[in-house]
Amino acid sequence: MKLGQATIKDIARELNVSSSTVSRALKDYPGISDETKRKVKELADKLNYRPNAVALSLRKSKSFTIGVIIPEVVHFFFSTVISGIEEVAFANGYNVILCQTNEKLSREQSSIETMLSNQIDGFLVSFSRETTDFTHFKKLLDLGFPIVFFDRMPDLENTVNVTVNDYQGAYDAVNHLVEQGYKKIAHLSGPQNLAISKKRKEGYLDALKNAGIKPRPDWIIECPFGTEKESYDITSKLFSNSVDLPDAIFAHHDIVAAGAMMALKNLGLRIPEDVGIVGYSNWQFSSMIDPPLSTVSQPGFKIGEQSSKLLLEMINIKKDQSWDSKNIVLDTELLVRKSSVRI
Amino acid sequence: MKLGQATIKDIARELNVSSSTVSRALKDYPGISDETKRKVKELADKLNYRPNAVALSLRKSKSFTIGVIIPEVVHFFFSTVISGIEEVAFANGYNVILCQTNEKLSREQSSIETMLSNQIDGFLVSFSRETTDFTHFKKLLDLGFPIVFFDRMPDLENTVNVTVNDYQGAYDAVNHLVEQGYKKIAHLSGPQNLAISKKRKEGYLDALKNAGIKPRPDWIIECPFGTEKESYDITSKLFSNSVDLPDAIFAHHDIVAAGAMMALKNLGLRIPEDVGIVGYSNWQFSSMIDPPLSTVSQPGFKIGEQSSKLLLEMINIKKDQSWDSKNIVLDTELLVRKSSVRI
DNA sequence: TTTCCTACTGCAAACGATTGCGGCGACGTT
DNA sequence: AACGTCGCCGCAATCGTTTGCAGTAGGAAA
Repeated sequence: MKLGQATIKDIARELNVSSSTVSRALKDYPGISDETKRKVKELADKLNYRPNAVALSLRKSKSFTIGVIIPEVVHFFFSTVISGIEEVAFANGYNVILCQTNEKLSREQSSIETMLSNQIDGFLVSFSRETTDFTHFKKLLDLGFPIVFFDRMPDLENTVNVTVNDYQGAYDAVNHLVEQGYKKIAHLSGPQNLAISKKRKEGYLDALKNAGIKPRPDWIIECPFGTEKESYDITSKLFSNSVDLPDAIFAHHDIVAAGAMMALKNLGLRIPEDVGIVGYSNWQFSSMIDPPLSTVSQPGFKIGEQSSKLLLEMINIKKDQSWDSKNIVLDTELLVRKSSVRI
Repeated sequence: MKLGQATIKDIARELNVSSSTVSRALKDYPGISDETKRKVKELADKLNYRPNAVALSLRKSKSFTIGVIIPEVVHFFFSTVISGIEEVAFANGYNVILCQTNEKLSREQSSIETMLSNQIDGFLVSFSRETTDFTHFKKLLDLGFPIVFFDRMPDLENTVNVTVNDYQGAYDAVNHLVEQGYKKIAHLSGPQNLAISKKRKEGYLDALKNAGIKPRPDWIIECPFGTEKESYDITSKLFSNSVDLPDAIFAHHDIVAAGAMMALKNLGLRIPEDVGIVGYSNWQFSSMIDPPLSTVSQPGFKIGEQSSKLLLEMINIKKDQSWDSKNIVLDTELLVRKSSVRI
């Protein structure tokens, strides 16, 4: 009524036929005369008829909508992922409904609830930092509800995940530092309940090991919040010890790296001469800071594309058989900039 | 069926009452015995009953969903806007469905179509760069469909818009440079077919005028692409003249400012001692570069909040009366950092 | 003329929830 | 004993669309 949108009934009334006929005529069903089809289509066109997707959803219990759950839209990485998701979804006639959790578990749960009551066809999720218990996902998965996890992998069996090779990215980054002659490499790590943080740490450790460098536990510092400020403080403290200082930092993401850089500059240390530094994720700003920050680039757009492709496949086979669990791992790329090149 | 979600009918059958009774019991309608209410609620709880939002949408022709149309998610500014929108919408029980146009008009139109057929309650739009003809919006507005335009204002009458005061932001920035003792202020402007670019240039000119400084046309240079590289080249050229050099730059956005800074450093000029610089938009990196860049911050999050607040109001009065056209202009904020402070 | 196709079209139920209206039993009142 | 009232609940329509089944008319075959 609000829009006075024409319905099938309107067309039927006007043409003195039944709604069934109109419905069938519009979809070129056999058993409708060409004459009727023509008239129906003409009128539909004239009235600017547009099928009511809500009624369709109700009828078919399928909404052609997928729900995306991410920690924060404003993270450059996630916005590129969204972009990829949106692209594929749109091309396949699906809508994207979006919820950000702000890294809160409670928000994650309530988002899932409301999306479910909207008869979402499937979920694409990168769960919050607070999420350590996955039963809310497990329940859905057991019912055969399609979910693809991206970027962050849950501690569950038989899930479909799209991630990047965090281990390799970290390994490459640290290895690069080693090749540049840095030997005392510290690691500003992420929260250890996130698999990605763990992987990056492993890559770091293995690269050191491979270079015959023994890791120092006091040079592996967790930055749970991942803010610039936090990293600034931690780095300042780390380098306030005047005896034995690291000569390089591998940060688990670029903001942390940026905070560290500020701290180093503030202490009068030169980058990359005194301290080399590599970040992670290739944020937009990373090439513009001084010196430009070396970083590991994650293919956000591709992650989005891949995830939604997989999800759409899962949605469309759900006759009765289930799908195989899958782990798609996309490659990272090391972008070497000035912050880590001293040779 | 997919989820085996319990419906009102299931509860009714189990309890040997009618669906009407269940519905009313769940909503604490009068005229239902406490006993029945108790039993219904208990069972609903046990079955994990969740109302089917799609059925509700159909019944009430209201979907509690708003559609957001933006050029690109990956622009930091837009992602902050989305964040603000999301926040308000979620708090009011609304969902956000998202479409990006990639600055294409055709995409904008088709997005609107599909969203409409999903019985969207209203639109929040920042239209594409290609959009010069607004009839597709006009049609909806004439039908009384709620639309709020943000950031970009359409050439239509009686619309509700939320924008920022670009003129004032530029004026403040340049005025700040003047107060810091800079007298020879150049402007790296944006493409002059965009309203925002023009406004910023006007603010620049008026601030100069007000300070009694005569603008020099050769110090107002357009950066049509707005890339860092472009700005680097332009700035290098501008400062290669050894006779009469500007002592400050007002850039139409931060990426351009960053490029200029790189060029200045490369020429051995000190910031802010030799050249002061102010950018626009407060990109994420602006506080992290060296020296931290003074900039004009646009309240993206607030824009999002305001826009969706307005939209929700419009959605909820639509009994029959229309709403007033409105132009909310949000203030920018000058963030003074080191790049422009020499006193 | 009767029978049987065939080509069209309509009826009605269904998806899940809401809601105006009416039914029905129990009780109080006169 | 008759009537009114009140508390509790169910019927059925509705939102827009789809779809299995049944119905009708016309022509062709017997």
